[in-house]
Amino acid sequence: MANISDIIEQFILDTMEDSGSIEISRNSLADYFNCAPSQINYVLDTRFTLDRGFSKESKRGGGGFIKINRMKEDDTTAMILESVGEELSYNRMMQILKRLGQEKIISKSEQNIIRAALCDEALSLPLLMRDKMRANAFKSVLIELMRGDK
Amino acid sequence: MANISDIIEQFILDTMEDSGSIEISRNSLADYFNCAPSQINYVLDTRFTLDRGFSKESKRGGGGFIKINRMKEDDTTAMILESVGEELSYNRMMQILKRLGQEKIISKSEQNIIRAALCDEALSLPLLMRDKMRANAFKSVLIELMRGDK
DNA sequence: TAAAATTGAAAATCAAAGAAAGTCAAACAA
DNA sequence: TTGTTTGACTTTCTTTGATTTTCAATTTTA
Repeated sequence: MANISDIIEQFILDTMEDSGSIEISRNSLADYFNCAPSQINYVLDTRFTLDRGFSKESKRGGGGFIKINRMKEDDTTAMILESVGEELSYNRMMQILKRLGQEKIISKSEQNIIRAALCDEALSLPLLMRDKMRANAFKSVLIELMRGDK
Repeated sequence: MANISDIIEQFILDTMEDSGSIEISRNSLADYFNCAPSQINYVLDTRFTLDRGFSKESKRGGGGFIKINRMKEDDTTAMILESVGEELSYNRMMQILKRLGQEKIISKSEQNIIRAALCDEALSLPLLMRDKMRANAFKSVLIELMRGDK
């Protein structure tokens, strides 16, 4: 447990604890821990994944950054995320959306937008890939909906 | 947000907020922000684009100027739908989302949801396919928006 | 005096340099 | 073997500066 990756992971978790999101500079962080910048990517790729309830944004170039968002850590959200799994059919997605609507987590128009973005026609792919893609994208949406900072 | 380009962008947006347009002297502005004049062009070219709903005029020589206009939003959504081609990069999508937000066609949280659904992380595909897929899905969202606020 | 050339004041362009994050594969460790 | 660390290389975004183009005002010239 004494490897750098775990330490960096913990550091990030600690830092974002209350705010639910964090914006870092990859290079500074690498500097701080005296490691290769790509080490940060490794940590992000292996620990801060959609499956674990994290989403990321980043920008390169001058003024660049990496931003990590975390889902709220309550059981319901975790369960919903977990229930999505590796593949997600259109119908299952609609069920989940309905439930999110009932629980007032999303509005009607937000439901419609998500449906429009991730319906079968929108994701023009062979079926098996499509459900995988939808699972992934939907997780990203879930994390956005249940961001720790709201 | 520590880079000059973003700061200049915000300055211009603030200044033109009420009137919907602004006339500046490129050199004075560059002076004010202590940057190269061409930096102003960079900001204009990357931020005050057609996608974001701005048009520009300018004149060189003595008494020269640059004028930026926020375009009148008249069936914006339909126009954007036309302009999205076969491929749509993440960045261009963000430009469009920003504009849809500015014109109050979608809320901030709707912007975030769409971004989450169609960001690079969500659409885990090879780059070319990804932009194709995004174009498709985004158009589906635009159509939904047109239906929604008719 | 009217057209033509000159000058100086802008803005536009373009390419190079700089800044930051991403990728990938090889080496290393458990 | 699996997971971690490192570094070389790539891509993206920003900043800077040299050069070019355009315009208005002024000065020459016919």
